[in-house]
Formats: sequence, structure tokens, C-alpha cells
Amino acid sequence: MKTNKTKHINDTTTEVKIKNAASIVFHKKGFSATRTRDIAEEAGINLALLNYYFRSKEKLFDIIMQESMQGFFKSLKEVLNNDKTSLENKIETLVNNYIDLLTANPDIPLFLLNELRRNPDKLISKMGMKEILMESYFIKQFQQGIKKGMVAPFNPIHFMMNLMGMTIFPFIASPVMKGLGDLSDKNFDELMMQRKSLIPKWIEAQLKTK
Amino acid sequence: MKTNKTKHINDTTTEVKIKNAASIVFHKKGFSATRTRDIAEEAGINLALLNYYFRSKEKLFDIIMQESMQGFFKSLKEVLNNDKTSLENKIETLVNNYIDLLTANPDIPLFLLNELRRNPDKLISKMGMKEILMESYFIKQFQQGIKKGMVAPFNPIHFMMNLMGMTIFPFIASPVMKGLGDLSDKNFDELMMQRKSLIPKWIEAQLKTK
DNA sequence: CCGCTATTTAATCATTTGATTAAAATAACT
DNA sequence: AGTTATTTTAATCAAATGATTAAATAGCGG
Repeated sequence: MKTNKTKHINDTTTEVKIKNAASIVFHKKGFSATRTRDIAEEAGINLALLNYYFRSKEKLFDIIMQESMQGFFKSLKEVLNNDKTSLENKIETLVNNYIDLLTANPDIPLFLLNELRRNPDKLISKMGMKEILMESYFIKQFQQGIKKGMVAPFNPIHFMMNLMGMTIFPFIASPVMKGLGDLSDKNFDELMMQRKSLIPKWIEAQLKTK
Repeated sequence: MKTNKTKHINDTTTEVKIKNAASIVFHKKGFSATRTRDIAEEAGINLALLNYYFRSKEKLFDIIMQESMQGFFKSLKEVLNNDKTSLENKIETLVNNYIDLLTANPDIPLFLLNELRRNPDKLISKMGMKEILMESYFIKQFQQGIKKGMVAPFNPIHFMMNLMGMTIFPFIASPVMKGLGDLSDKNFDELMMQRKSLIPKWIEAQLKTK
């Protein structure tokens, strides 16, 4: 089998080339619309190689999905659980991180959300979603804020919906937004940069609104 | 051809049955993942009928897409252009309308956004997106608000991103939200009902935030 | 009832597409 | 160089799938 890695001293392994290609194509077209041949072409390899390295389209997809998912939620996990930063700082950091991430990879959220709908339970529970938020240091700070009267008492999931909605949605709906606002790609990116500082202010105004 | 409708005195026309079925299946699975056979089965008709009434899968899809799109933006158009309602009232009405619409049809936004990415230009320009917002009565009110100092001076597209983000995104990302917040379907719907009154308040707080 | 048209069906095609296989090429190692 | 293991290729398969065709059925005016 493929135990020996010393073969490819040059460049990247064929396996990695395939994974990178698969990532690009899957992200852009989703599972059903991508042909294994598309991936092979993108990777510059023969179709059979794909089935040689990964047993099937499904298997390859699962790997890409898993990694994309982890990549996406890694930042969320880390920031929410940092016990050295304030609530305000967490908001700023999250917004900044995600706007940067999505400006560079605008296809990821729609990809994830689509494929999550295909089988919600498996991936959601596997990622330990519940723990990410509800058992985070952030939640403690949020509750504290409520107790002290600094934060209006509402379900923290509303907060996440607002933060993610304002941050992520514009990327998902970018064609609509560009259409509505008559924006060029450059205009759009500029607006998103502005939002790095705007969204935290808006969120903080919300937190105090009762 | 199919000029005579007197045949089907009962129930709905076969053509309508197919369209309804297509709408359901396309909304749920998207273009690539739906098989024409799925639609035929859902409609309770023979596969060949689908190609008899609509010449191809593409043609049928284009019709469904067109109607879904119009259905979705109808409310937006009307509300934004109503010259008898206040800014605040428009916000409330939009949030209420869309939360009701999406509670009943949660699959629509992801469907639209997916297929919009497949060919943005055609549909966006066809819908007259630019006019919907930038030439609306709403925009005049928004500018007025800025002049009077009641509204902070930022690009109104930010406002749309926030409104739609906070309203629509939770439905698109419902599996994630349910996971993060450990919510049952019922819990989720209850939260969304709460948001009908929360979002307008948050938006108004944002409008004043500078 | 007859003849005509619209509708519906069953059977079949042609293409696409995921997967496999056997052979060739390449690298690794002695 | 010779031998073995690994990687890559070309050719092919089988199933899925969109589409077509020709025949059957049903409604309707005369």
C-alpha cells in the first residue's frame, strides 16, 4: 500500500494534490454537482488515481467535509474558550477572524451549510457543537454580564445568530448584496472591511438593548 | 398541444401537479441532486410526462427558480416601496413577513442562494435588484433620517445585510444553531418568534449607533 | 358510435459517471 | 543491474439518468 512517503521528495504528494483539488471543486460545486473527473482534472492526475488513494467519491468527500468543518469552527472554539479576554474582545476577534477567513474563502459557508443539511445529526454531534458554546468560558461571561445588568437577559443563542448572521450572511448572499447595492467586487470587499469595526459596535449596542 | 383544460375538472392540472412536485424536490435537494424521476414520483406521474410538459429538466428548473425568486422578493419590493409607512414600520413588517415565510418554507433561502451562485448575473439583473433597494421609497426615508441626525451615516447596504442576516441566516444555519444551543425544533421556532420583536429593536439601536 | 385530439404509459436510447482491472511505468532497495 | 513494491495509466464496466418514441387511453364534438 502507501506506507512509504520517501518517494515524493519533490513538491506535494499525489494524495495531497488530490485532496487540495477535491477541496476546491467540492467547495465550489457541492457534492452532487462535482464529478470525480473534475477533481482529477483539477489535480492534474488520472481518474483512476482518485479511486486508488481514496476508495470512493464519498470517502474523499467525507474527509474534505471533516477538515473544512474543523477549519471553520476552530477559531470559534478557541476564541469562545479563551479565559484571558473580555466579552468585547471576543466579539472583535471573532468578527475579524471570520471576515478575513471568508474574504479569502467565500465558498466555505454555503458549502458547509448545504452538506450539513444532507446529514445534520452525524456531523453536528461529532463536532461537539453543544459544548463549543454552552460550556464555554464565553457563556460564563455572558451570564455574568446579565447578572451585573450590563447585558440584557436574552438567550445567548440570539447573540450567536446575530453575530454570525451579520458576519457570515453577507458572504453567502454576496450576489444578492452586490445586486441590491450595485456593488463591484472591490466595493463589496471594502464594505466587509468596514464591517470589521462596525459589527462589534452594533453587537455591543444590542447587548445593552432591552 | 395543451390548450384544452376542460379535461381535468377534478383536482389540479397535471402540469400544476408536476410544478408543485418539482418545487418541493428542487427546494429540498437543489438542481444537481434531484433526479427527474424523483419529481415524477413526488407528482405521482410517469417520467415521460415531465418531458412532455416541460421540455427538459433545465426548463422546468428555470420556471421553478423564477417563481421562487419572485415569491421571495415580492414582499421586499412591496414593503420597501410603500410610501405610507414609517422606517420603523417597514423594519417590523419585513422581519415579521420573512420569519413567517421561512418558518413555513425553511428550504427556500439556501435553495435560492445556491442556484444564484451557479449563474449570478442572469437572475440578479432580471429581478431588477438594483431598483428594488436603491430606487425605493425606503432609501429616501433612510437618507432623510441621516440628514435629520436620526440615523447614523453609513451605506444602506449595511442595513440590508444586518436585517437579512439576522432574519434569514438562522434559518439557513438552523442545524448549526440547534446544535450550538441544544435546541429542539420547537425551541427553535419559539426563538424565531421572539426574534420578530427583538430584531426590530436591535436594528433601531444600530441605526442610531455611530 | 366515430374520428380526432390531448394525455398518459411502457419500453428503450444514449450519455454520463463512479468504479474496476490489468498492464505499464517508476521508484526503492540490494 | 536485477528484483520487488509502489504508483500511474489506458481501457472498460455497470449503473444511473435525462430524454425520446411509439403505442395505448381518455375525452369530446359531430
